[in-house]
Amino acid sequence: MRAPTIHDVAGRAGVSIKTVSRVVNREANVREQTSARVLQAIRELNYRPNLAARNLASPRAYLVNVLYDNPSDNYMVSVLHGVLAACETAHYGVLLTPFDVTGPRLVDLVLEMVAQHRVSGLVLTPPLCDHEALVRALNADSIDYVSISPKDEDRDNPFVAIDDRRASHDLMEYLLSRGHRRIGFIKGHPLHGAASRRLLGYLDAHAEHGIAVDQRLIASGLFSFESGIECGRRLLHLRERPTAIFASNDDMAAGVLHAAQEMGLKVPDGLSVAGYDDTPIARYVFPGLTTIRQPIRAMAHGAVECLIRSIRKRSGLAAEGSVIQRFEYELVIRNSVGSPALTKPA
Amino acid sequence: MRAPTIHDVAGRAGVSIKTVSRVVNREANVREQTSARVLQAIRELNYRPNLAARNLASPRAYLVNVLYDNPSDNYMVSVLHGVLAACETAHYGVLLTPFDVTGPRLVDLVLEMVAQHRVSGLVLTPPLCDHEALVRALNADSIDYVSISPKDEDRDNPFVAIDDRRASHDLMEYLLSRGHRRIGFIKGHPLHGAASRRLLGYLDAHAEHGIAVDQRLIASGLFSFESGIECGRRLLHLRERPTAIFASNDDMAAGVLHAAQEMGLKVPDGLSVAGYDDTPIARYVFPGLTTIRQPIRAMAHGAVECLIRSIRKRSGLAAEGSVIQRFEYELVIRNSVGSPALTKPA
DNA sequence: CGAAAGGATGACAGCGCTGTCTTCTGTAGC
DNA sequence: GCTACAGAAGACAGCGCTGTCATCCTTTCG
Repeated sequence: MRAPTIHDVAGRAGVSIKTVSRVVNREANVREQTSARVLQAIRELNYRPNLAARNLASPRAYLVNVLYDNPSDNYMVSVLHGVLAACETAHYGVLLTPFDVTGPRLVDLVLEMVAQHRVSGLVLTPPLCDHEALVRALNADSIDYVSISPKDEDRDNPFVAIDDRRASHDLMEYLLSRGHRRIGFIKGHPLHGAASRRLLGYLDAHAEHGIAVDQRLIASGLFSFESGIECGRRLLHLRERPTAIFASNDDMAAGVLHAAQEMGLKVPDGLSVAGYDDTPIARYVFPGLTTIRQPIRAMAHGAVECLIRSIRKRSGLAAEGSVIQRFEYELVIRNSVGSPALTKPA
Repeated sequence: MRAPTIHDVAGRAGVSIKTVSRVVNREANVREQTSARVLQAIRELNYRPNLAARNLASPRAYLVNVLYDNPSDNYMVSVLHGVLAACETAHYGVLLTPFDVTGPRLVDLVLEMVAQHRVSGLVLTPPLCDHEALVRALNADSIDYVSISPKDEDRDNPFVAIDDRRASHDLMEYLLSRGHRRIGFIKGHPLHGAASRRLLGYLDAHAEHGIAVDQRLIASGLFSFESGIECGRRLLHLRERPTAIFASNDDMAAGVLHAAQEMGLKVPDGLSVAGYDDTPIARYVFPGLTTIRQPIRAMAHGAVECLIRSIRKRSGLAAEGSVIQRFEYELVIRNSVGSPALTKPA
């Protein structure tokens, strides 16, 4: 079983291989009718261009490189699925590379990677999309990239995001509507910019409701389960304990749940907990977490589309559509949030 | 920044590109001293062969294809990390493709994939490694593959595994040592063969201790969290409720925990729960799960090594070492298992 | 000491595609 | 009807590597 090549297609369509190449790459100057014949042949033979050959022939390979350093496996798997699907249909290859954001040689390593594999563009997942030096270097070298939930929603560079500030605000409104007034907040990784917008939403809600913000209620986590436990313990040992804790991702919320249960505190009777992301962990823990659902997979899919558009534009090829996509989130209500009234008697 | 090519290396070492190629691929018939010079040049230039070019030039590409259809994200991420690391050092590319085990065209799709990308070999993760028709087709077409925790530990084909039967038995011994005698068991996905060995360990332990096996205590799960909830409910609604439930993966154990807590049952006081795999979820739930730790990442790493050995052997190249690896497991004790004595009074 | 055998090395084609340059075709304008 | 010109299509080199085959250098042994 040998895969059909561009020659097979050309032969069948009665054109030269170059014309097939033009059609496949949607280049200009091909008559409608010729293009149709080629497309027909492609379909009949089930032809797919050979990635290795393309990569070798083009100055830049048809390769998308996903960079990550994210402690949440569930998040990354969703991203991966989205990227894989998008690259599949776009006939791009995927390169997946873990990186240490705090590594001193990060920028060099990435640049080496790009040169080595002649990568067409990068998908930066948080917190890498907020690595200033990295982004600066990419811009300087004119390397295309797309960010997922970046801190700076720079209109010049492709990105996908949800409105984190509003989402966080919505979740706060929900907590407030259930009667909570003393709400703890666990910040995300300091290098992860989008997380800071979640804090803004928290603050916004306080301001709107005329509630003073107690800085002691704001803890700094790292997006990891362990950091959630730690922050949870700290907040729960406060003299005036919060009646609810809003963690800026699900993993940390799970940590809070753990910490609360260690202390014999029932959720949601003794403490309400909310998360963010709606990764599978939000369902797995007991009680299920009330959280904000991000359409991670769709976002990753969209990110690749934006990236490819941006690459095509740079090389002067046809590319319709925006290089920025805003997605809708959703408040998912499970059983981890109750009313604080039940708590007070204790 | 242009990556060095084989010509650069050849020039620096004062040999032809073919000799460099020989050294890189560890082919025979290169004088020690020449080889050393080439290796030196490679190191100095930080040369890495261009995958695309290799792939194009060889009948089979330097590409490992990981096939999966596994409901556990955490499991897959660990596998992925292991595979990525191994391929990185072996200078192989990685292709990651989700498949539906139950899909009717599975075999065709895989074969197409292999032809399309001229894949060198496949890494089959459970339950795909137990897909009879697929394995048969691969053998028939002489396509190299390695299985992770397959059902049939066929000595002819590369695989990596732990001793599931003994591991399961060890866990059972632990439960029995804590005084449990009525222990529920949740089987894994019926298509996942290794899971059946976990059941054997469960049965072995019963036999050794002269305890009759109550078939009603054996439930059939699918390795998913949801199936764990269902099976958990079913077992807990039994007239003679088990004092412990052993689920054959962590996701299902988390489901049992969920089901128990829904019913107001405390773990471990009212019910003991044990899992299998020690994926992160085992730490995330409360209480943390007592479970069997599989070195998943190392296993995946080893799997790729076995696969590459097997590929090299087939093409008559040097390849030392076995194509089979057995890994050690570990019983991880957390807080989800207690003694049933506390339960009885109720 | 010369020839045969075999190990070490190199020359060169070609993998499937893209980029560049060239050639051909159709059409507008006079 | 002829030229001028843009748009459509093709010829061909070459991307970086491997496979094949040719060539060279050693060794071995009669």
